[in-house]
Amino acid sequence: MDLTELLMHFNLTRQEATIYKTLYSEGELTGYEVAKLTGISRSNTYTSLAGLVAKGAAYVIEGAATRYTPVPIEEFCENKIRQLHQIKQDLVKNMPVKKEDTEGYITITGEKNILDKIKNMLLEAKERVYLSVAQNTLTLILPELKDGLSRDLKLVIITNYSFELTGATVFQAEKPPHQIRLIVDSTKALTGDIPEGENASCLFSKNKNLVELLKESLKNEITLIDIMKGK
Amino acid sequence: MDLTELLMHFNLTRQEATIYKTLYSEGELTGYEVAKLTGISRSNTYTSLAGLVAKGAAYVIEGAATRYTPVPIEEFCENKIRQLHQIKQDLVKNMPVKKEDTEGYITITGEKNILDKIKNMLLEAKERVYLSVAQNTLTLILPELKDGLSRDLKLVIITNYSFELTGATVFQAEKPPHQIRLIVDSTKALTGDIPEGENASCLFSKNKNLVELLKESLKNEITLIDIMKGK
DNA sequence: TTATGGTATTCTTAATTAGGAACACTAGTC
DNA sequence: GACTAGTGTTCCTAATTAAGAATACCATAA
Repeated sequence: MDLTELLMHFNLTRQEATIYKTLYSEGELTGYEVAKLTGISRSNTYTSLAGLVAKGAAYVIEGAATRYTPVPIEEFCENKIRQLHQIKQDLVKNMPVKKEDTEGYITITGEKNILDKIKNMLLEAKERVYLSVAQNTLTLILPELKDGLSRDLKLVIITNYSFELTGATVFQAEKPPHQIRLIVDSTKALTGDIPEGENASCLFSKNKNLVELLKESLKNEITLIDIMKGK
Repeated sequence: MDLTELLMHFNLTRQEATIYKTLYSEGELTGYEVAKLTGISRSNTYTSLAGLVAKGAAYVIEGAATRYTPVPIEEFCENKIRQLHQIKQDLVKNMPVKKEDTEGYITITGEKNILDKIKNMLLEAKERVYLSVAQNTLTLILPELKDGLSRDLKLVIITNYSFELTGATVFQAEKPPHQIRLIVDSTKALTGDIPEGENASCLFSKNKNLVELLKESLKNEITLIDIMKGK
């Protein structure tokens, strides 16, 4: 993803993002100079510069000719993130009470959504985590796993490569490349496949039967690993 | 600002936000039920539900009829904020080197943009902060001031009401209600007016002359306060 | 037949972008 | 001083894209 697309995630239009980049690398500029450098029509350039100022991405330097200077990228991003934190608090406080979950079976699609769910399950874990997953996926959730260990979670991992994580119990076994199975606090289960891209699909549930099924499956897998090691 | 507007800050369209709220208070629903409850056309309801799923705000429960359930608001917001943090890191790493600032005089307009700048100046302060400001504005930046004190910043404040902040030196004097003057590390200065709304306008600069001018002004003000107290 | 469930299509409105014209000011040239 | 070109800004029109409204069609179950 290129810089323009990344900037657009911070609520800038494509032209605003383009102009922001130009201000960044060229320094203070008049609207006329910006239009020449970017090829954007002068009319739209002035509109977008006003938008950048209103959105906190640029400042005005008043003079014979008005010049614009970019807000440092760290500041601009942090300002937006700080605002979202504040909005999040307002939302959490004011949203209606969530209707209680049933013990249904929830389909989660898309690698990003699945990883988000896994990370949240790990961050909310209180006592125990059983995880069977391929190494490539394991690296993506390492920070959350470490966070869990620092909270004295019991953490059991089965993965396909030799892997060390102080405080965790790690077993090595052949894994299909994209498969994942996760149990948290014996109450939540997630199982499925995370190939790269939008084909990823997992099942998540708090259903007792599914949780028990997955626990048995993981325990048996661990037992088989021990037997094959001649213990 | 109502919940729908707040949710829209997390990249949901107005209809997606409305549907998310309905899922939240009513629980798992089919697209047909959502359309009836919200009054949104069925066609757009299905489009928006797909959008919610793609954006990580809802999950699918597969069955004879497809049902949708909302992602908890904490999770949804945190996922989005986490993503923006990641994007911020990519941006900071890949943006071109910022063209060096000149010592110009930068106009910052809008209460929100000014408070953002003040907060960032406080967060980046290394040694000393001199601040002359009315009480109402002071409360808005209190967390950043406390953060500064926890980093052993020297903090001197002039404000219009009796105000206590352990570790800071506080002077009391009459202040125009919206005026602010701030000096950070003897290198950055900000001065101006923050009435509520878009009329707010401040001047920020790293220009040595302006910094010195403001320092002298604040020192004189402190001296006058001491004299009036009969010290 | 009616209600529920889902998809495709068309139309309208709002937002974004493209482009031209008009006006003002400055500097250089004759 | 008059003229021209470049710089700087605003107003206006038009095209394209995104969001939302409405309708039609199909399938299933009661």
